[in-house]
Amino acid sequence: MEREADWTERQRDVLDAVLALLVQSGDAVTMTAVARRASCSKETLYKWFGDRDGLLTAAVQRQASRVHIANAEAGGLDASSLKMHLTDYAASWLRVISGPRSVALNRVAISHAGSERSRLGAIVLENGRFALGRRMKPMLEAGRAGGLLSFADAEAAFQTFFGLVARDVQIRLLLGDRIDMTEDRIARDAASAVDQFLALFGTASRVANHKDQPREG
Amino acid sequence: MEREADWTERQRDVLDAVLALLVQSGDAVTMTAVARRASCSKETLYKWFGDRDGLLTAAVQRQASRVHIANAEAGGLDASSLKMHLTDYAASWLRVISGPRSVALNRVAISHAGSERSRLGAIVLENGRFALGRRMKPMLEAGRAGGLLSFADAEAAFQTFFGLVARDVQIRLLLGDRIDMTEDRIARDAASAVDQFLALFGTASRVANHKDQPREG
DNA sequence: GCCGAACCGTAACGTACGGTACGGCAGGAT
DNA sequence: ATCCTGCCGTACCGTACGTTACGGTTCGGC
Repeated sequence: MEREADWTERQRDVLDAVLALLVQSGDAVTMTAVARRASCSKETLYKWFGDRDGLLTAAVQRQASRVHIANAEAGGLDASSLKMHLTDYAASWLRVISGPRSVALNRVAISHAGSERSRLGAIVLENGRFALGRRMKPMLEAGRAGGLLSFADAEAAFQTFFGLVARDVQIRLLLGDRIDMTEDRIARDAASAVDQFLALFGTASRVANHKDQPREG
Repeated sequence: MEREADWTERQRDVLDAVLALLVQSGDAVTMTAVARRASCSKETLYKWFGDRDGLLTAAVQRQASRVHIANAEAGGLDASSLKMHLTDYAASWLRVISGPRSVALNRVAISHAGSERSRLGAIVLENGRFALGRRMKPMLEAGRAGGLLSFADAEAAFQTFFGLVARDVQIRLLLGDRIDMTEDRIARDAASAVDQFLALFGTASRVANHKDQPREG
């Protein structure tokens, strides 16, 4: 197993072929199919990636390196820009988890999560849910420092945000339920999740169409 | 494939062996291993369940028939009993999704969700997430009729409840993250999820201290 | 022009597993 | 006692796939 994601152009093409097959055929991606699709020999696959697990791991890392979650500088700290940034995070995350590549990747990582040998689950988790948490926490804490948010534990607040955004969408998609996550629906879901999050953790008393919001120091 | 879950005692034992192997070995449950574990012949397996997919499907249905989510009559409609029932639902659901059988079942269903042939995903979804929704909606609507809750769409309200309860727990468990969902943590998570749900959809303005929840494991 | 390295295409090997066939045994019915 | 049914245990078959091996081709360096 080579180091990180410093693959050559050609190797990256091969990994993209793996991802394409993963989306198309699920876990039935065989070494022969990859070799044919990528127009390379199986010998090269083994030389480059060691074995099938190494190939899948590299493909997962390649996709993870491409998933770019909205990154907002904690610059503007007024209420409206905070809300905007939160909405960006929410929409970005919904776009990621509803994309066919993400669904396929999570499926293969989950199906390999049982055996101790495979690190696919940890990689997906690290570059997905935990990366999002790392990026959001500073913003949440800046919001708290600026008096816009109120919470005791940033991790817990983030988990609530996560739940409000993801709801049942990801598990339904993973289990094969057909959900059409249009860009329109993503925008609406993100907006309402942020409204609910601010209703729970915001300190300002404005709040949108949700009648009642808890206030308490 | 026989009809529903009218298996004999012996057949149910076989399905339990499948579930045990599923928990223990992930998707690596082979027909030979099932036969050995259940002390039956492969020929019998094929006669009873048709093929491997039929066996897995039957095992999933067997487990589904055992999972029973807290069922509350919409009798008492005062605020405290509504809250209690919601907490029961939340805790029950957390218990289900964090159980090793549920994790193993969801894993195999998800890993088979790619191919059009398998109905495992639909079965798990139908007996899990959708069953919970069906049981909760009448209670939510009774709460609204009684003036305790306020929402426009019961389905959307349920999805929010679902998100507040599940948060990132299920996806992390599915991806192999070690989380120790003790009965204590289940109770605390359920209580805080219900607090947040009532803060968003409740009509009474009291609301407890929802400020913090437990952190991750 | 020659050499070696890298790589392609394909054939071959070993194995694991789904599915089938068969012999044997227990027990109930006749 | 005999037969039939249902099942166990096991050997067996075909295939798919991971992995390896090998001949042929391209290409950069000398």
